[in-house]
Amino acid sequence: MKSEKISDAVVRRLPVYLRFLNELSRREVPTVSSQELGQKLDLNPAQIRKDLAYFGDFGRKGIGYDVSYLIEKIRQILNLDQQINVALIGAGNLGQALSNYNAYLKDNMKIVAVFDASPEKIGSQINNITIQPIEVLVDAVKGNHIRIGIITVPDVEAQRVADQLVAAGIEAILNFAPTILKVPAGVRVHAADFTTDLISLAYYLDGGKERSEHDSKMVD
Amino acid sequence: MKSEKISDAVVRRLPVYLRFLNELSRREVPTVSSQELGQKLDLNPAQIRKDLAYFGDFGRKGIGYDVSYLIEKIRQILNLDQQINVALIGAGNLGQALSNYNAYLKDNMKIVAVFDASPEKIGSQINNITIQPIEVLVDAVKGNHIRIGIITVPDVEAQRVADQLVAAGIEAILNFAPTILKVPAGVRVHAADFTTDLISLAYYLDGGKERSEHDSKMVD
DNA sequence: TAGATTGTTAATCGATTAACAATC
DNA sequence: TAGATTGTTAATCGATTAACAATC
Repeated sequence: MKSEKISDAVVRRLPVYLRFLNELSRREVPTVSSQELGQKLDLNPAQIRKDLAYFGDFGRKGIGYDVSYLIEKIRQILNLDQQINVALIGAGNLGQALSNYNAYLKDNMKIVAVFDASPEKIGSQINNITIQPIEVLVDAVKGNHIRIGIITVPDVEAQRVADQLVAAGIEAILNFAPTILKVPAGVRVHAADFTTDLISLAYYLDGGKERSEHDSKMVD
Repeated sequence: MKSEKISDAVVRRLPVYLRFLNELSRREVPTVSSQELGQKLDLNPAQIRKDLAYFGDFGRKGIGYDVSYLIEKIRQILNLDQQINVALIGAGNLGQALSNYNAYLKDNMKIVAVFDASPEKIGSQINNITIQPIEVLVDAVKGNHIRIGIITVPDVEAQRVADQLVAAGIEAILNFAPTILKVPAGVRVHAADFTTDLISLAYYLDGGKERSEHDSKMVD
């Protein structure tokens, strides 16, 4: 256990660990070693041990990590031991898809409010939540202890929505718009724009790019 | 211009540059400096210059970068100067949302085939593309010069779909399922699972989390 | 005990940033 | 020319990996 500050790279691996641990738990596997974790998650075992050791001594030498205990600890670290209210802004295709994922997020995160700008959507329901006009966003966020905002509005509106979220005291934003949001220090923004991921994939296509040999041996 | 191998971090910034350059182009801005770029994109100007210099001498000392020229060059680097056919596997909410984004991707990437496992979806259309059964995936990918696959099937099916894509000779995969896919070297996989991004945001919520102090003296 | 595996330090590797000569 | 800005080297910073004593 140290008390350095934790890098974002480390934090982003925690949900990955948690996900796999949950699977082990379902399968009633009692313990797991950093080696097994590393194998399944394509990570170096030393890195996993180091990541976990930032937060405490969760493992037992010679044994590994108790699955249930580690789940509990990671959930604490990630603040998932309390319900976290989330707002979704933008009820288009993507927004609707995300709000349906809600069910999967049994991680104590819950979309409790949905906002949209277009009058014809307002008042209709997504997943039992009534779509509200963006005009009431600030009050609704303040009034419902909403701490995270998910932005799925079109590009050009994203910054404006972010500004309103910030004005409402939001603590973190997941931004699906392909825009670099400007927010004050203290508000955390994660980019979730998949077009960046998709387009960068194209770089690795073998279109005359000099690249290392790639054999087509299958992994079984 | 060097000829080292380019890191993934660099490659992932290229689409970000491209996006902003396209905006400048729309606004008919003729040139841009690394400093302006850095300001808008929250990046260090030296980093931007270094990134671009891996691929060529695109700038002019004292002037900056010609917007149109740089767009052209980055598009070449990213293989976007040719049409790239993409398959979408999984026509659920998310898949449908993505296929509608198709319009936005005027970057020469096109979803040309959609697959799904559920019989009731097969034959219906998304965005003018008829949904096909997964059984024909391998042949369809081979036959239509499809080079990238986007996986939006449920968790448990993701690896199986990936295996089929690999069997069909896919070159790259964008994976929305929260699973670490095992693929042979030479096939590039980018994770696009937003639950990881969302959950890791929770870490930064301030539940008393300047937490260099967080006692975990646990007696086992 | 013998084997396994952690937690942690040290070594390595890689990525970012600063600095500046070159030059438009 | 004077000011601006690149491309690139060197310095710094940070993250990953190797190694191993501790110990279950």
